[in-house]
Amino acid sequence: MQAPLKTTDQTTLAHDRVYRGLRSRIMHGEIAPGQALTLRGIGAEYEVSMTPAREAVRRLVAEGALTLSASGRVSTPELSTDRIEELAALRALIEVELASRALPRAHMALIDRLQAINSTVAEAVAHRDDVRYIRANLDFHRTLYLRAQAPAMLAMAETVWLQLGPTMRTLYSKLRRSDPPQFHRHILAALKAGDEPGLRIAVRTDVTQGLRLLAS
Amino acid sequence: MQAPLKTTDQTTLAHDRVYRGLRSRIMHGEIAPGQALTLRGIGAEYEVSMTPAREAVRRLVAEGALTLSASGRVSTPELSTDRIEELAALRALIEVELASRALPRAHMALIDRLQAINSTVAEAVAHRDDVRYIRANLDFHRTLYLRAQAPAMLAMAETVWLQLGPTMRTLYSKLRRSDPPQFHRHILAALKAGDEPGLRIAVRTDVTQGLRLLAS
DNA sequence: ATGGGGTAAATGTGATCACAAATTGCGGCA
DNA sequence: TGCCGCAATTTGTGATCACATTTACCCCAT
Repeated sequence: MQAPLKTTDQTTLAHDRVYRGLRSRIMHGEIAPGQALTLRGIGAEYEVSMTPAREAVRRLVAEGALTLSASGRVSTPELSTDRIEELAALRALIEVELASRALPRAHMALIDRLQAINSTVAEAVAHRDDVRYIRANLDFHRTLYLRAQAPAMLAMAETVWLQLGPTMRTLYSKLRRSDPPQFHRHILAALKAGDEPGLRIAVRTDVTQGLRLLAS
Repeated sequence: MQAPLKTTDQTTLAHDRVYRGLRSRIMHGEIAPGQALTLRGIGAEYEVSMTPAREAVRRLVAEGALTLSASGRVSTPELSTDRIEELAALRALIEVELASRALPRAHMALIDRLQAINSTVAEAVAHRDDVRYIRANLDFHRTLYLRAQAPAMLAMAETVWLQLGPTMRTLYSKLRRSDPPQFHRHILAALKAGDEPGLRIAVRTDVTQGLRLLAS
């Protein structure tokens, strides 16, 4: 457990492991909104000292995945309704653009892959597995957007996903989804048809569907 | 110079001071693209140890204001043409939306303030003061967008500004601007007229004007 | 003069520690 | 029984250190 014997392994920098671990858990809704975290707790969990834990947290705070209280306490954000709507609007803005850019580059192989992911989504819905649903759903979107060749835009979209992560889980499990990936099928149909206006509408609808839950 | 005597002043946390200082310098183009920084150097400059310097850098890296080499070296990013175009497209997307949301809330007092800022912009152009120009220009946009009441969107826009900061300075000083704030006047005119389509076009044009420099 | 190799300096990473502030929990008082 | 205040614990912050790696520099051989 002594300090300076850990070889500086290029591929598995401690703070990066912690960052990726926490990021994945937050983005996929494995941590509830308002959940408090501590640097020492994170360090213990990942078997590192406070230093890498602090750097990972700092990075996630910068991305809006975590919030700091006035006294520096760390927790997942509890989003207001206004904030949720704003983030959904951002998703719509950015993801419609990404989908539009991906459209001319979307060949059959991509559509096949999207359909495969989509069956995973349906499976997760059937099994009432929220985390798996969120993971597969985001995987669907990311796979499409990667074709847009727009890394900065994709990074922004993922940052929004990250901010919504804890809340999404709560929202989804509040209203039991009976909805199979209906909107995803609209997206796939528009992709196959090369229908850009239809694709924009389909993506916008899919991305803002969660807002309908807020009306209740 | 000893360590644990610095009182933990709530308002001026060391890592936050360093962060804000670096952020401002980067966003306004005071640091050239590709400029290398060191943790010890930053620490010395702000009279703090490596720890707060590291946290500030980590945060800025997360926002895309700084990039890390494979060996962990820190420098301002050197953006490719593709990346510049992508970030300009993001500016257009987000800022058009922000302007559109600000429009119904834009009263005369705001327009007066924007006009005052605009004269600062003109002054900076006349004095060939690039940094002051960038600062006043972004101030113009931020003042307008604050009326949109959309903090998450504004944060995203500012993150894009941050990523473009060092490059903007280089771009602007490469081609001497003779252009007074012409596009800004279009924005103001649309605001006064309550002309939303015109405002969208004016903002989009203003934001992507820098792309014209890339054609050379 | 130029290119290469080897040593010295510089640099990022992670652990540990001291400290101050905040939070928690317990006990006493009303 | 409920509430307030004080003490113990928890927690974040910043400094310092050891170490591995990368980078820079200089000298020598060709």
